[in-house]
Amino acid sequence: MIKKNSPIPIYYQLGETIKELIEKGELKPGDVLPAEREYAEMFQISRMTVRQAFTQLVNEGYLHRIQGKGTFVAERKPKIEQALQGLTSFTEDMEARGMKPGSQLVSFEIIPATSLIAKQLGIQEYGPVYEIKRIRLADHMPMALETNYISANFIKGLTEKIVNQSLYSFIQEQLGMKISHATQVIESSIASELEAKYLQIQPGAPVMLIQRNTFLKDGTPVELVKSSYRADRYKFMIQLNR
Amino acid sequence: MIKKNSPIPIYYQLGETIKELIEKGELKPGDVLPAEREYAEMFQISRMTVRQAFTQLVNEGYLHRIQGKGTFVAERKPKIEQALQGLTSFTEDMEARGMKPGSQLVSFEIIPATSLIAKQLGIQEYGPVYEIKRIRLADHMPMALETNYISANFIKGLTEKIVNQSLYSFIQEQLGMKISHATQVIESSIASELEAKYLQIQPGAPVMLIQRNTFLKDGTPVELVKSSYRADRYKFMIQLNR
DNA sequence: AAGGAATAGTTGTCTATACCAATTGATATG
DNA sequence: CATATCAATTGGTATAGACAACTATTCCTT
Repeated sequence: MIKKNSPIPIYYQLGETIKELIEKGELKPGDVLPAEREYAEMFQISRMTVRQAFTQLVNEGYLHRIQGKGTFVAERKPKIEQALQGLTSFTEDMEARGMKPGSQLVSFEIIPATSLIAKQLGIQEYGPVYEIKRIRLADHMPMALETNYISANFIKGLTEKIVNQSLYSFIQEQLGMKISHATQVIESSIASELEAKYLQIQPGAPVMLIQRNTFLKDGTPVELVKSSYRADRYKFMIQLNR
Repeated sequence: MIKKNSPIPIYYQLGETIKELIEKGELKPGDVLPAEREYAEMFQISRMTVRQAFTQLVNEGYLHRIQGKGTFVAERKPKIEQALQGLTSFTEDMEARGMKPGSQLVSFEIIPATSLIAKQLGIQEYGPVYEIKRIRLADHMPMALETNYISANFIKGLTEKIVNQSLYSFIQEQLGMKISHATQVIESSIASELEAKYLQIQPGAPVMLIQRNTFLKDGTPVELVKSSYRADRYKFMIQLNR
């Protein structure tokens, strides 16, 4: 399990091992871990090395320590990861609110990028871009009208079928890209005729416009999402820790 | 400078000392710090203890290390601190947008807490609460209508004069309390008669409602702020890193 | 002049040990 | 029965030293 003659540091190996146990569910939130001294003896390594592994996981939000009692699996997932989840996936957002998410495809096209979209996606003007329009449902009622823009050269093999599943997990898992950060712009507006029709509200009723740009670690834009949420059904919530 | 027989841990003393140097500007972004072994010899402490101090500051975003080269003062302030700044102070928010912030007091009262307010401030119902209503200006034009609620037992000595300065810095600097986290709820709505009057817009025009709850480290609520922003002038922007 | 080897200085990892501080539960005591 | 004390167990702090990995410089060889 732990290789002492590996170029990978022991504390790192141990840390990853514990992370896996947590993610597999073998260690559940609130569980107490074996004591530092136990790990040290178990793997025949120094207690300080165990502490180095623990400390890193504490900093990442996986564990918390209580002097005299023990080290425990944290109740919540790491805060940064949590924040991004809420931002990236409509599905998970709705599930967190106790509602059943759904989706209804309005249109699925490849269009030439307008200058504004091209700029935001970091591609050439008139370059091919997927434009995916969907009505987002919560408990079978319209919650938002969402339009995704993704460079067709960047993400290949997108089909209507995939769109019915999670676009976000397709990007992340199938293409092996890891989204590192996102910007959101939120503004308040009133529903246009078109929005009103799709959202089943009156024209002029308040809506919340959310524009999200997501990026890879190196700053490459991944996608652009413009959404109109029904103000009577949706509140945007955010918690900033520390 | 470093007291070895203090109940305060040496690594913590050293960390705070270095933080002060950075905040005073004696150590500037990009500067290289004395080597770990130098610190160890300078204060007659173990190199591992120095490392513990450094590691903490690295995690907090004050320093970054490069193996073989040295330890450097980070270029930017810690991101978490940065994020909270933008959230907590209307003044700083407007300045960041290149606008001149202003304030116009509407009312300043001590009222008995409603059950909702009492619950959010963690006090007894009907307990005394400052209710501070202000029109927030940007470039001399109304931007938002803001109402603060603060427990009068918790924060004493609040006067109308103080309100004209920064309420946030009063709490933090004068009272020595450090705000650790905040939750925000953002929703979209349309202006009531009253809001329209204060914001100089038409009733029925879109507004953005922002409710912010701020807390100390131990979870004690500090204040509750309800704001109505003019949708034609204000967009809420947020960046999530990692 | 170019390239490589040696070297010194840096942070990174790891060990083994010691004692302190907080919590818990068992035990003795009133 | 309540309470004080003690012992065991836990994480927290600190030491001293060793070697690895990486960087930059210097100096030597070609």
